[in-house]
Amino acid sequence: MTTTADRAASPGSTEGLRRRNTSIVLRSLRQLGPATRAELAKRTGLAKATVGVIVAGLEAAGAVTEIERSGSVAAVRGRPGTPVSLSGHRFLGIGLELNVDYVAVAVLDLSGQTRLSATRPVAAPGDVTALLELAAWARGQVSGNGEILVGGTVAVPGLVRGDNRTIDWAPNIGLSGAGLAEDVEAVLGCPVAVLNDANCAAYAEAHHGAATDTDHALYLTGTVGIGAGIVDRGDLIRGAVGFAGEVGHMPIGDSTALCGCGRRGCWEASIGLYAVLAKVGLPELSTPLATAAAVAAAAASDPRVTAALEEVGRDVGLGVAMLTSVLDPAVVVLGGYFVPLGELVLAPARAALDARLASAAQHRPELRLSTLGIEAAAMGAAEQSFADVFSGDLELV
Amino acid sequence: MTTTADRAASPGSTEGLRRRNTSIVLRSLRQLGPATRAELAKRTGLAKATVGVIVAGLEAAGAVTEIERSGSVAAVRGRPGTPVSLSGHRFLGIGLELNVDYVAVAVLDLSGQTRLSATRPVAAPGDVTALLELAAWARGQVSGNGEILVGGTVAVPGLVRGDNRTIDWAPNIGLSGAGLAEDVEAVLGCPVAVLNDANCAAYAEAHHGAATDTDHALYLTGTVGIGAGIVDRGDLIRGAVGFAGEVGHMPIGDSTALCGCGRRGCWEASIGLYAVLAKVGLPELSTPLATAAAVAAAAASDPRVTAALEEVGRDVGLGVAMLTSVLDPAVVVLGGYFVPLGELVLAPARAALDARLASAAQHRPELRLSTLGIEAAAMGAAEQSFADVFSGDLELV
DNA sequence: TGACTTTTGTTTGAGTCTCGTACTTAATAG
DNA sequence: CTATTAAGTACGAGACTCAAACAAAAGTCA
Repeated sequence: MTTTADRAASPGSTEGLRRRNTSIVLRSLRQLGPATRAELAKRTGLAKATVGVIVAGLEAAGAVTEIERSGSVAAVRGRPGTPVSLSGHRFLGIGLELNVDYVAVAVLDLSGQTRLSATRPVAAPGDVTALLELAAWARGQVSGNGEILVGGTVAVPGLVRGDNRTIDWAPNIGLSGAGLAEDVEAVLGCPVAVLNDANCAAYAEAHHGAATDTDHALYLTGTVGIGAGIVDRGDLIRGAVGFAGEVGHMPIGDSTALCGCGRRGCWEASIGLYAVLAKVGLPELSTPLATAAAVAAAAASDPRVTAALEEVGRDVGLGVAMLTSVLDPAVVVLGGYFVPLGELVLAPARAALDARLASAAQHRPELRLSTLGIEAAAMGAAEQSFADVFSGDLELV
Repeated sequence: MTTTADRAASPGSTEGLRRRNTSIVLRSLRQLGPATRAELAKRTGLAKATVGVIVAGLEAAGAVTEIERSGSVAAVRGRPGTPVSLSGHRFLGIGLELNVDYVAVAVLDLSGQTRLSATRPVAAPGDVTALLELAAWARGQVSGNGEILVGGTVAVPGLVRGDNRTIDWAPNIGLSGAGLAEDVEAVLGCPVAVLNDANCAAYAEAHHGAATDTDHALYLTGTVGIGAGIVDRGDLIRGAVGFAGEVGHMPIGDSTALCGCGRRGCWEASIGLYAVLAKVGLPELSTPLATAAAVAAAAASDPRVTAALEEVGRDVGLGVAMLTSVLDPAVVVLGGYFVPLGELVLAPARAALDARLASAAQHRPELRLSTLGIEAAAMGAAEQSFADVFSGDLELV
């Protein structure tokens, strides 16, 4: 418990108090939508006058703008308020993903709108040059007149330390250390963090995707490997070093299945893409999503494929049951190659989950498919770039 | 993400700012020990004058007192400061545990000292009357002149909702609802929370026991059932409903072992007390700890017992490996009946954990035994009672 | 012994911030 | 056209932090 006092970090001065109150207003606008100053005062518990001052400051900074009253005539008596809304015209957060077979970028504005989103296949795994080019291109696209990049985040498939910078282990892209963050910083000209891709995707689903209705979500990404991102109380759970969510090598499923890591019985040896392909006897295509789509298509005509996917779904459900016991999420989102497979995997997974949790009074999470697709990680990374803004640690201009 | 804005809870006024800064000073005193005002200013980053005001307020409330300079003559130049220390004479937190075969109480003062600690065996499982008597007795013992109970917490073996009040499922003690909290409140005359016992014990180990040197700990309690408490960034992870850490029924270990819940393959069917007794062929004694001590004694002469415990240890290690993959704790503490078994289980568990985590770059947690014994849960409950004080949500007088 | 240095803790005045109240503004109801 | 209602602003009071000045209590050194 050595660091708690430090981390609780000095609000300190009265200026810190204003920053904090400002962030409360910002969060309210982001999560509950536009509102008049009076409504904001009720929502946040701040005094009407205080909200007025804060909104004025935000408006001067270009973070919010007044908007017209929503079309319908105000049937209420009294002076109608003028709603303010987060402005998307000035502050941007950029998210990048460096993956094995593609690089991706997403740019979000302060209001949460996607300003730009692109994916490019790459030839060599972990093509940093392609990522930097994409970053430079995206920066050029969005920074026309007066736009400000508040931060950037790079999602990578690998173990990233809690400093949000140091890559410890990322064999798929062959990178380590803090070099990537520095390189991207040089291109973007704003602070850049590096995060695990499953964590980013989880964050994206919690803010923009299939789990926006809860504070406690678990995201499961599936390609060749299996990774998880844990959102608890709206925040990512990172663990002591930053490696939480590395669920691919948990001993679940077929205990004899040989994993790429050399051991047997790893979860991803039962539910990873290669395990599925081996079971159904189909070849790998150019991308995991294309491959999974082909498998799904084959299932329509071949009951053996359906049966194999049922087996996979059962092992998915088993693992989700385990994770549910530990973490008690309200929603579990399946992403990656699971999305094209859809109910083919989801239905048996639900059944297995239900069976495993049946007798205990254990709370049952909802199992859903990712709605964000391949750009989930980049979008979550972009959203993460605003984390300091909405927490009050970073002031807008 | 609906509740984030609400939970980030209004610091609001300048008075809230002072409360927050006061709590920073309190935490610094609690975690880093007594200090002069000047040292506190350096530790907290607050101005010297501010610390002076805050300390004066705390002193007036009876929360801190000036103490003599530590014996050694100050070899430094300049005016020596007078250190202040948390005062144990006024504010108390009380922790209770209602378990199957015993009830326990622990009273902590603000400085973290144990003022009272007692355990009483009970005849009937979940003897609320015995708990209330113990609570009344403890209250009488400690509340002599001017002592103030800031809060009470009851640890129970069962599923407790995130409201820290409602028991959802606690078959061992046959209770449900919020009645227990109300009953204890009536006896103690202060706000009372109810929490899961493993969570309380985990909190205790993180603050006073085997894991005080880290912010990320996992506690495993073993009696007949197996439960876990998760401490991340110094706080308990509760999950969406409050049921996180219910690891007893994860499918780990012998997949054929029949569990008390009716299913097969549950972890506690492999490493729970009854599983051990079945393996070693020894009878259950009056309490889990006595039983485990007898097993440990038998292991000294009977190699078959040792072998059986090695098997248990291996399954413990396997489960810890799984939890480590998910949560990445820095320290894993084994409590309950594992303590008497000591290295007999710990050594093979370490070996299995190492083997399971070997190839990945995964961070390896330290495996330790609980140092707090049977009163861990009660002590953690007492410590929890101070949570609002140290978070700044509750002001001392 | 006595002036000097060094560090602690308090005092003081300035600067911010939130808040409640009063006031202005802009709409509807009759 | 007047009364009513609610939104937004202006203003002064109150609370708090902070830097700088100051007083107090030690050691250091001539």
